[in-house]
Formats: sequence, C-alpha cells, structure tokens
Amino acid sequence: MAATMKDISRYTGLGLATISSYFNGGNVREKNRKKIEEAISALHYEVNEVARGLKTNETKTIGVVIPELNNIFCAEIITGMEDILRSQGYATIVCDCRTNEALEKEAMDFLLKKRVDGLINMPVDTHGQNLLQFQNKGKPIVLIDRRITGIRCDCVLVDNRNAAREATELLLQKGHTEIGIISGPRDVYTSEERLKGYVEAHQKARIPVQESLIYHGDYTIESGVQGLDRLVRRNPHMTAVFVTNYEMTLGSVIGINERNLSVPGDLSVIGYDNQAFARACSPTLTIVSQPTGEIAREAAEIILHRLREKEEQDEEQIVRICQGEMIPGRSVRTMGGCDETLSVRN
Amino acid sequence: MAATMKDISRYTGLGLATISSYFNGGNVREKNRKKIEEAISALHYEVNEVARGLKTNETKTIGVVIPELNNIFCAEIITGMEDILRSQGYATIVCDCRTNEALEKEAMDFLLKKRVDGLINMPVDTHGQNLLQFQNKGKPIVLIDRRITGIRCDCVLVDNRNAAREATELLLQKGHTEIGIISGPRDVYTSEERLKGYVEAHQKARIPVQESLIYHGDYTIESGVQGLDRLVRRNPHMTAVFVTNYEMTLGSVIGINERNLSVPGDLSVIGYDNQAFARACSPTLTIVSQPTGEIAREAAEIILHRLREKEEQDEEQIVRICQGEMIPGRSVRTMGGCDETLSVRN
DNA sequence: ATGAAAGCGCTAACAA
DNA sequence: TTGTTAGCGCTTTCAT
Repeated sequence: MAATMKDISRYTGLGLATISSYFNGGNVREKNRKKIEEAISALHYEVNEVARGLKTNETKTIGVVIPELNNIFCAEIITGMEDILRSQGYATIVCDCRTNEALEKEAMDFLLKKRVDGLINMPVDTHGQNLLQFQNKGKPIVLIDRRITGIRCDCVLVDNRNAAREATELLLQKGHTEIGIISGPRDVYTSEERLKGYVEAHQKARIPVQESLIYHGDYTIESGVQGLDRLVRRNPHMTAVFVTNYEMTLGSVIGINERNLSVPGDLSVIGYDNQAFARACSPTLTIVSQPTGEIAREAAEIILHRLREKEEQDEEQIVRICQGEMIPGRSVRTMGGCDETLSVRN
Repeated sequence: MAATMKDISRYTGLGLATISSYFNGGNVREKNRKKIEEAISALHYEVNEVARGLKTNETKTIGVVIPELNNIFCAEIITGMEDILRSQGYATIVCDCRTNEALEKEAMDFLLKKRVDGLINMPVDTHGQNLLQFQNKGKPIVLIDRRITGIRCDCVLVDNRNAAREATELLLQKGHTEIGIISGPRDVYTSEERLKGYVEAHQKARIPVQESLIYHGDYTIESGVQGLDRLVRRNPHMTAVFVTNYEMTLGSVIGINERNLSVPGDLSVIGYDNQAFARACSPTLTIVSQPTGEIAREAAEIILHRLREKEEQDEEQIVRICQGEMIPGRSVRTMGGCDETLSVRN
C-alpha cells in the first residue's frame, strides 16, 4: 500500500498537524521540514487527493460538457483548457453530449455526482436549467462560445456578428449581390449572431436579404452538403455562399465537388474554421478563423480565478469577447471586372 | 450542505449498515427499502463518491493519455470510449501530451496522483517505463493503436500492415511501379507496420523498394506538405503516393495544390483516415479508413472487464486486432491503359 | 511551531 | 436483516 501521512509521522516522530502544515504551506521549522522531505522520498509518499477532497469538499476536478468532441473547434478548445487546468492541478473530465439536450442533462448530472469543482460548458440547451444546480451549490460555471438565457454566469464568446458581417461585406465589396448563407440551427447563439452579421452587411449595403438565400443547417457535414444543394437549386443567380462552421464548410465543398461546380468561377465561397482544410482546398478557401487558443485560455483562467476567490461570490459576471479573423484564400471572385478568371485546375 | 447517509439514518430510524447495504445491493427488508427511498427523495440524497472512494480505494475514474486531442483519429476514439465508460459510472480524464514523451510522463504521474482506477493510453513513449507504475499498483492498462516493448498489457490494435499492403497492392495492380510513401516516425509502431505493409506488397510483386521513395514524416500536417514536396522532387518518375495518416494526407493535398499537380493525372494518391475529407477532395480520395468506433468499444470493454475482475490477475493478456478498410475514391489512375483520363476540374 | 483529537461520508466486520 | 463501531487519509480546531 501507498504510504500515508501517518507513516511520515511515525518516520519523523512529528505530529500529523505538522506534516499537514508542511503540505499546506504552513510554518514548519527548517529542521523538521528536512526530516519530512527525507521521509517523503524514503517512503515515496504522495498526498492522497481523495482523502483530502473528502475533508475539503474539493475534487480538483473540472467538468467539461461539449456538443461534439470530434469537432475540431471543440477539440482545440479542450486541448488548450486541459493543458492549463492540469498545470494547476485540476483534472478535466470531458463529456460529449452529441449535440443532444437530454444527453447534456445526463452529463451534467453525472458531473455533479462526480462532484467536480467547476463546470465549463458549450451549451446545447438554451435555457440553462441544468446549470442552475451547479450555481446553487456554489460551483463556478463558465460558458464558452454560446450565450444562453435563464442564467447569469461567466462566459467566453466570439464576436460572431462582426466576423460574419466582415465576411459578407467582403463578398458584397467584390460585387456579389446574391449571396447564400448556410447558417446553423435557429436557436443556437452563434448561429443567430452569424446570421445577424450577414443581414447587417446587407442592410449597410442596402441590398435586400432574400429568404431563399438562407439555409438553416445543423452544423453537421451532411447539412452542409444538403445546404449547398438546396441553395444552388433554389437560386440560379447566386454567385457566392457563406458557410458558417467547419463541418458545414466541409459539407459544402463535398457538395461543390459532387455538383461539379468551379470555385470561384461558378460560385465564390467563404467558409469557417480550420485553416489547414482551407489551405487544402483548391483553390484555397477564404475563411473566418476563430481564436480557439484564446477561448481556451480565457475560459480556463476565469474558472481558476473563481475557484481561487471562492468566497467573494457577488463579483461581477465576467464576459470575454474574442475576435475572429478573416484568412484570405482564392475562393472569392471579383464580379463585374475580370481580374480573376474562371478556370481552376484540380 | 448535501444530505449524508447519517441524515437518511436519522430520517428513517435505520442504522448506517442498512442504508449502505441498500446502496450496495444487499438485502434490505421491503418496508425499509421503501422508507429509505422516501428519505432519499425527501432529502435529495446522493451518494458521495469521494467518501466512498476513500474507503474502497476506487475513484471510478479512468485516465486517458493520447498524443493529440485535435487529431480526428484520437478524438473519435475518445468520444466512443467516454460514452461507454460514463454509462458504467466511470469518468474519463483526458490528457493530451502533444506527442511529447516528457509531457506524457507528466500526464501519467498526474493521473496516478489523481488515483484513476485504470489507464487507456495511445503511447508516444516506446518502452513503457511510465506504465509500470500503474501495473505495479495493480491498475489495469489498455494500450490503443500502438504496441510497445517493455510491458505486457492488454491492447487494441489495427492491422496496419495488412491495410498498408492492400493500399500498396491496389496501386501496383493499377500499374504503378514508382510509388512513394509518406510514412510516420521510425519508432512508432503504426508507422513501422504501415511501412512493412508497403514493403511486403512490393516484395510480393517483385518490385524493388527504392529508398528515395520513402519519406519519414512525423504525422503532422506540415510533414505531409514537406513529404510530398521531397518525394516529388527526388522522384521525377513517381506516379503515385501513399500517405499514412490523416494529418499528413491533408498536408499532401496542400502540397499537391501548391505544386499545381493534377490528381490522378500527375499523381495518384491514397490517403488515410477521415472519410469526410476524402469526399471533399476533388477528385475524391481513395483512403484507408480505420475503425475508430470499434477500437473505442474494445478498449472500453477490456478495461471495464479488468476493473470488474480485479482479483483474477494472472489472466491472459488480451490483444484485439481490428481491421482497416479501403474506401475507394477517384484519386488512383490506371497506368498503361487509358480508362481514366487526366483532366480534372476544380 | 507542534501535538492530540475530532470528523469529513462512507464501507465492512462484527454482534445482535 | 439490522445496528454498532472502527477506520479509510486527510484537515483543522484547540491546546501546549
């Protein structure tokens, strides 16, 4: 069996309180400090965090609930957060809820049972009922990427509206007037914001928004394929399309290939996320890229902050807004003028 | 504060042993069972797993150490495993070690400190020194995707050699004789096996293997880009290339675009993993696809099995071999004959 | 600065 | 079947 503090106590002849004090940054006489350290290495002692957790009511564990782990956007964020949290002694328990509200609730209940110290959530559910249980127990919550109603808590967001507006404006500036959008689900925050950005750009340019140019997908590859198909068929004069997440962008490219369309000759495209994929497309895709590293860092820091300042509850809600970025490719054609030609090989 | 068993005891007038017995499947008189259940819902009682863990020396937690979480292959496997483990009450703590041996060791130490009940590992390190600590403590280990020396434990593998041989044979059958391979690092199991498959196919076909056609990358996108570049420059007569993981496949496609090569006209390509990406390529990529779901299921089941049969230690080592699968695309040209033409648009 | 002792919430051995 | 009790390994008063 592993050594316990009792063993250290026996080995050094010191009391438990001294040993504990040593591990918790208390004052221990230099001589005893030495003795303890000797005992530790002699006995290969390691603090039992489970026992400590029972006493302190902390598990040094953070729960993370996300819609899909095999979604590059989520994966990148988790990678970043996990790194920081671990460096501070916190384990990350991930729960993938498959973009399903019921499973999301199950995951939250599970994490609550596991007594995580805090929760980081990219919510599927939009009214935040499940989150309340955490809040009631005084456990900090940080929402990432999506804001929801029904709960007031810290969150890290991206300025989706701005990013989408910029993307749409680029298209408008290049002379496109019939721009399709493959949007996300109606009730998802990011999706709504991106659509608003699209609309705003049109309003600023005084170009009417046509319903037929808006397709609501569900952020999956298949809905990207289908969205492209629908938009193309419904809108014979559409010259550009803006796709609002990576999976649907991938789907759109599949659709474009299957329909044998030429980019940007037949259709200009602006995608979302995943720079490597954009570079692998031919021609390279112009995309909106999101700052996953920054999101991860902010979220981890906020929750660590809350965990440290456990007492000062009634502090202000923290809201961080990160900015997306346009990564230029060659998938947008300039209309009217002829400075970009149509033929593109492979 | 949350209710404890003591509260239930007080509420029902029953002793702690009875309550505990109730929660651990013991025999409890129907009448008392009812009472306990009433108390549970009245007090919103939930077992405190931390306390239980202290007593039973179990945390109901599994550690997972992988090289890169934002690697679709890893992400898919984790998604699958997490799902199954959670359904059995086990939390999954993921640690991404960034394909770095030192970080991998740190992650293992961390998980040991967190007292996980078992470990699932896709190893970066090849001699298994770090794993020994788990084994010595009687904690089950399941290796996935990669076999390593220096430790005898359960593992779930893919028949990489076979998959690579089939892919290479396809190219040979189509008349290619100068086939490049973008292989992985020299000391990684999967990489070695895939290379062996490539060599075997050549030997069977009595076609000599040329050193200049072998490039060793490191499973990253950049090494795919570079690998393609090197191979093309070194081998003017190379007509096909086999790329042995997803990231490098993505990199190769980037390289192909940047060099303005036509597929399969100038170069036939067989990639690896990620069917969606293969479909998004133009022409669609022929790839070797790996059974991530199956790997996940097997790994989770093995570790759960070991956790259940804690006592019967000296059982046989379990080794599961899953099969990859070729997914045909249009990226392989038939040489000599002219049944596939060169020009491919967009 | 250190020691003694109580107790976190649970399980399990023993008695009844 | 049920109750009593002693820990699991730690933290934390309270004395000293």
